[in-house]
Amino acid sequence: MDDGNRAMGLVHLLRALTVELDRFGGEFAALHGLHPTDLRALIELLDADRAGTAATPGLLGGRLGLNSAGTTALVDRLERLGLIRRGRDTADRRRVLLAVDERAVELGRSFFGPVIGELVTAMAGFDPAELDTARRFLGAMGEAVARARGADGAAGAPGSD
Amino acid sequence: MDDGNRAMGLVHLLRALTVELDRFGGEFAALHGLHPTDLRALIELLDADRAGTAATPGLLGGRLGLNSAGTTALVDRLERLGLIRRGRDTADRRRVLLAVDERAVELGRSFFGPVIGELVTAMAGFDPAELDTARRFLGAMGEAVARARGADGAAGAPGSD
DNA sequence: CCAATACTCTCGCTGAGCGAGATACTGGGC
DNA sequence: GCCCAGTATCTCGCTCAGCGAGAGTATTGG
Repeated sequence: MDDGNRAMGLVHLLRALTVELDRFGGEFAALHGLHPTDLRALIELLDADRAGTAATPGLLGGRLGLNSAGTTALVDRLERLGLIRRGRDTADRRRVLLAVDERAVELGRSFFGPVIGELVTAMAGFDPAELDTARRFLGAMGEAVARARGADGAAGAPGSD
Repeated sequence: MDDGNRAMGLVHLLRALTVELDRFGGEFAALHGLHPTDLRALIELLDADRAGTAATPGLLGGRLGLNSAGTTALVDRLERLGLIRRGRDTADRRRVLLAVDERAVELGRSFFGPVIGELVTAMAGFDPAELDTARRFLGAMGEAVARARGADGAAGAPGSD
């Protein structure tokens, strides 16, 4: 159980980090008059934009787990805020393409900028081998959570509480 | 900028992990008919319980960023679900003490159990020195985010996008 | 040209959370 | 003992995010 304690400390650190990041997002959202969902949507849209994928309401709604009505309302909000712009797809005119406005990019930068800056600064205190270990570790944790997402409801935790 | 790229990969891993954990929480909450806020409240209450602190509605609301009306509604929900129980403080009878029910503890265990199990299993693939590095890394990241939370709105991100 | 299909939007509703004010209790001053 | 300020919780009326159902509009196949 020595290993167990060692592990639990890490688990709690992980949770604390997640909570901290969530709060950061929430505060930022509130500061700019938007909701957590709006921020998540913005992140998805910026990701899609960077990846060169044409974002549509349907795609966005699917990513966020919203139904069509909620998605429309979300897109309305973002458009009203001047963060995105609706435009018909010329190839398939049933579709609406969501184009992120420059303002959204700036907002994203002002959101991620400070955290990323701090994170990168903090990372400077680790040598390449350590960063590589951290990378493997984070990857492994991500996979572990993804695995747990599949098998839910069933208990089976050997690591106690 | 080689260091920058190295760092950005880690930042994205971190974000992916956070998103994954958020989704896990959301799915678990939906599965049990409660809202993300309810789950956060439960976590706070279980933490307080473990720390031996007497939780009150006011304290809980403060931790979650809710006002008194929302807090009352939240406590009502949790009480209706049989997760917590209200009880007057005998010393100061203005106060209401929130006692977590056994059912809540079980729910918490069934929430954290699977993830923790997977995480601990995944951690077994790392030797003690590596876990120590991971611990230092997570700690540093947590501090970095906390630092960024303070200085908000001001841009100043040297680490590009 | 018509039917089937895909994508988005509109309508009516439920419910979380907010602001303001009511209510209950404590401790200090008279 | 009684009134008053301060603190903790709850009630009321409201706003708005998101859901379910269904309508509107464009593409594809026959």
